[in-house]
Amino acid sequence: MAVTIKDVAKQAGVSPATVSRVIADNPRISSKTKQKVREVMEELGYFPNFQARNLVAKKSQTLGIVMENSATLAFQNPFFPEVLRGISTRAHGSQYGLYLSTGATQEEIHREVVEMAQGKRVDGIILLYSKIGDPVMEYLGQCGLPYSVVGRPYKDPETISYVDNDNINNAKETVEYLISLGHQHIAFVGGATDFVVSLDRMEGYRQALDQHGIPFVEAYAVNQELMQGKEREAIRQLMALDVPPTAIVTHDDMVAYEVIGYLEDLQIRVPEDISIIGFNNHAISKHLKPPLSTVDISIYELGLHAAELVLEKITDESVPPKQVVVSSRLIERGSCRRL
Amino acid sequence: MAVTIKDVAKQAGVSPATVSRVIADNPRISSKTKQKVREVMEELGYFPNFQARNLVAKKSQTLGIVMENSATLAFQNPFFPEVLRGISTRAHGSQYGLYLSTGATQEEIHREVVEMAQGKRVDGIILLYSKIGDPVMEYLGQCGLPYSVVGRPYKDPETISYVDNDNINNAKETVEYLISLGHQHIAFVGGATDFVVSLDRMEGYRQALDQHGIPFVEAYAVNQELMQGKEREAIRQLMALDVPPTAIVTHDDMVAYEVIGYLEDLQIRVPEDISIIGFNNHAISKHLKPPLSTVDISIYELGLHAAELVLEKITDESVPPKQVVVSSRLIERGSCRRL
DNA sequence: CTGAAAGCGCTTACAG
DNA sequence: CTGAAAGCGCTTACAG
Repeated sequence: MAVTIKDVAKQAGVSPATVSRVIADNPRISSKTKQKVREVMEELGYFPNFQARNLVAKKSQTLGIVMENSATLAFQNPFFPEVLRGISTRAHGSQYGLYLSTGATQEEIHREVVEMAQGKRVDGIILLYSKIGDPVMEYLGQCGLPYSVVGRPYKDPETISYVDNDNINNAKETVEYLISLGHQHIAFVGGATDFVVSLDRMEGYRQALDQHGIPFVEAYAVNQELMQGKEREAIRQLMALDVPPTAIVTHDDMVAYEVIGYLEDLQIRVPEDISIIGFNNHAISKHLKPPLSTVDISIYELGLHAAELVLEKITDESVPPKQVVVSSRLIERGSCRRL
Repeated sequence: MAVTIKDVAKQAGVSPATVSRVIADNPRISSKTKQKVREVMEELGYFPNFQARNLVAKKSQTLGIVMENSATLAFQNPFFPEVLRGISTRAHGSQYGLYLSTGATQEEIHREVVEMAQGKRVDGIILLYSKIGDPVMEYLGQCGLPYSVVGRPYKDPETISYVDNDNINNAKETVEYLISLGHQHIAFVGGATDFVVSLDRMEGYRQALDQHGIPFVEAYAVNQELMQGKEREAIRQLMALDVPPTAIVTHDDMVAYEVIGYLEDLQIRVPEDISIIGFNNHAISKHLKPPLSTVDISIYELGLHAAELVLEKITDESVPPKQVVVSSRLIERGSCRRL
């Protein structure tokens, strides 16, 4: 049996209430008593029971982290550990623990979130993705638990605390960079279209083309749904067009690596024959051959702010929702060339 | 205020005890009562409070995950998300939640682990690394909380439940593979020497050399301490030796990428001029140019078994410690050539 | 088959 | 400055 507050009280010759106050460092307890009690706590190896403490305090000192768990998606990508590192740092600074969702399907995740919230397992939730028509986001909006989102919510973003990059502008600048290198035939390989970030980057791609009078070519805009898992074939088709692109923007470095591999197999060289640019600046990208040009989106900062936002809400329910935009920057390396 | 068991009891015209029994699906409650109570629970939107339930049950249905948090190390590496995916899957299957350590230093982590354990925040702990002289491992050994380790413990491994690859043999086979390709001058770039996995792989390297009558060359064996963060310089020196190696085994694919980059800068080509082989088979390795030969260590399985092992201990304290060896296999790709 | 009571380990008004 | 008491939301022998 673990030692409880009662054991300490008895041993120190005080009441349990007093021990509790010593733990809380209540100023109304004499320093003499405090010292005595602390000695006994040390002696007996006392540690407060979180379950009990949290039950009466009606809080858990824990943040729930909810991620898309479709295995490949969330876990293969270095985004997850890096954003977690940011969250972890901020949470740890405020003595908050981290509780992870483990569900594999949307239904499971949804149920877990409801349990976390209703079961008072967590004081707030960080949603690590933003997709269209997401029941989890829907639920969070209603249930009243503090939460924040990494990524702009599709619905009513102004009512929600979230952190994001300016994805539209990022994509736009990326395309403009390629245009400035003399490219006119620029393809875009995007992600799943129910993710807001995918929409935004596609939007930026179109805006850049528009503003530079370059016609939008349907066949140049590829996304995950269109590829249906046949990425290799998609790239082959793209390059077999009458006017194949001279540059490709991909929505993630991982995808860029893949695409480069497929191009290689087609005897198309990067950057000699085609320019490639990625997103997210993974740790390995600079070591690639050629080093991959990419957009650094400050993933760590995204995590930091996401945690900051929930924590703010937890501390004061009444603070208005806040939106944080984290800066990004284009990193020129060796995968793009001037035409 | 959230709805409690009392609200349900009142509304259903039964006692709180009965409601509790309905939640537990106690067979001694009539199905009529059960149905009535369940209807009311539904109607009022009742959810059990975990804090309360766990307080009396003296369990938390939660597994603590402890990782090295030295930022770069744990988080940059795809190992972490993948092992977490394995753990997550198994834990979720048994309705266990995951609680993450967030400490940045060894002291912080140690304190967190003590709090998790003593504060009854978790029912068991999974230690994601094994290093020499680790106070965390020391503590876990004493405190009596069920735990498992990913990686062979340095001290008293037979008394501890852990999962690991046969790292000695893996490294040995890797070197033998290179020998079979005609290499005699084989270097080894290892990790931090306080990690058991590093020791094991180095040991396997030496064994292979020994058994094939190849002398061990001090300068060929590089590790993280020797490099002191000057990886580039270390590689330069390695290749500037009177007899430079014709092949390098690196202890991780990430390191392999880096090394390849440095070699590239020295105008040394892979695999034409030198063969490289990695460890851990990251998702990107197959897309590299050249595709990286590596050892797949089944990271997901490591996670799965680690979770299985703690869960077993939690269910039955008396089961003897168990050791699981997860298989690995050498994946030949394009980064090694026959001499 | 169901309820009253005690208790899990803590906190916090309320008194003094 | 400190204690007795009530209570957080649940579970579980003990009765009946």
